[in-house]
Amino acid sequence: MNLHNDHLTIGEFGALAGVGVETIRFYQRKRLLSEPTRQAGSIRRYGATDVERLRFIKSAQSVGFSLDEVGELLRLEDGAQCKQASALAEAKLVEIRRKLAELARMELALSGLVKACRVGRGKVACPLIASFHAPTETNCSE
Amino acid sequence: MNLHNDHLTIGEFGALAGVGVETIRFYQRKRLLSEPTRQAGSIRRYGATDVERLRFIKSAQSVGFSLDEVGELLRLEDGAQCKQASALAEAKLVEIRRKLAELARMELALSGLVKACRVGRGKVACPLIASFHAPTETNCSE
DNA sequence: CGATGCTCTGTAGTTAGCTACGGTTCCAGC
DNA sequence: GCTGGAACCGTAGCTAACTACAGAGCATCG
Ligand SMILES: [Zn+2]
Ligand SMILES: [Zn+2]
Ligand SMILES: [Zn+2]
Ligand SMILES: [Zn+2]
Repeated sequence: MNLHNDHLTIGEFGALAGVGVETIRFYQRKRLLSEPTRQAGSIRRYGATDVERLRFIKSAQSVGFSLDEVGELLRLEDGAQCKQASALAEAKLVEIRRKLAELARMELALSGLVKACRVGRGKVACPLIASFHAPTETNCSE
Repeated sequence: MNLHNDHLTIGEFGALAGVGVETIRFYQRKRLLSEPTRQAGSIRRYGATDVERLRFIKSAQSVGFSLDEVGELLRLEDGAQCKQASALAEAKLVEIRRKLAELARMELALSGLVKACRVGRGKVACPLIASFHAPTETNCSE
């Protein structure tokens, strides 16, 4: 089998980029990857540009972009639209920071409760459970 | 209408806890809330203990527990099982911290890319797009 | 008593990102 | 040329937490 540049089967293609066959087909349905035309009752073959495109997708996805957003970024693929691209990225940053703050809030509340449990071990009630019984406190920051 | 202690309709109940009617019915199907027996071809009525239980659910949910996990916590409602409860909470903390680290990684990578865009404005290509073209760097920490 | 609006019930749809399956066609090795 | 494993194709299922809807019954106001 020739793995070295072109005419990869879908399986080889996926293996090369670390995704399953079904994922590739799913991305094709979402129009993130194109389906190469197949020659006269044959099988589709993939090449280096497909691999690069899939790597682009996975790379953008790894910094938090959704597949729909990756689609938008792919339309800016030529690199000439820095403004649009960084606008997308800045919006994503805002979203990520919001999620970070939310998780930090949870971490703070929950670690406090766990600590209370350790300290209060032996007392009648579990402070953790008790805090959920009590009128809202940990989850109300306004 | 009597909002002051008992015989609330499902709508009043939901409003009091800040959730919609459909959410209550959904929680009932998930067995997180019980359905009060209804008197002879009438409507269900809800009271203070239902409100408190729903608040428990929302409170636990707000620190990151899934509804299934909230179900487990509800089974420890009497507060006598501090050990089980805090084990659940510690596992959740680990999960939250993993998500925090992942988001922090994204934030770092993405803010770097946005900064590169600002600096490189005017150059030929968008560094953000270019980084997704390039062989994996931002998303590979091993 | 009638109109309006809430409740009840079951079922189905939503979002995101896959994942699986069943039946067919294709291809590579022996 | 045959056989076992891919690829192809359409469709359906998965998770989580709702959300929506249709068609019925019930409640409240006037
Ligand atoms: Zn840029
Ligand atoms: Zn309680
Ligand atoms: Zn405890
Ligand atoms: Zn590219």
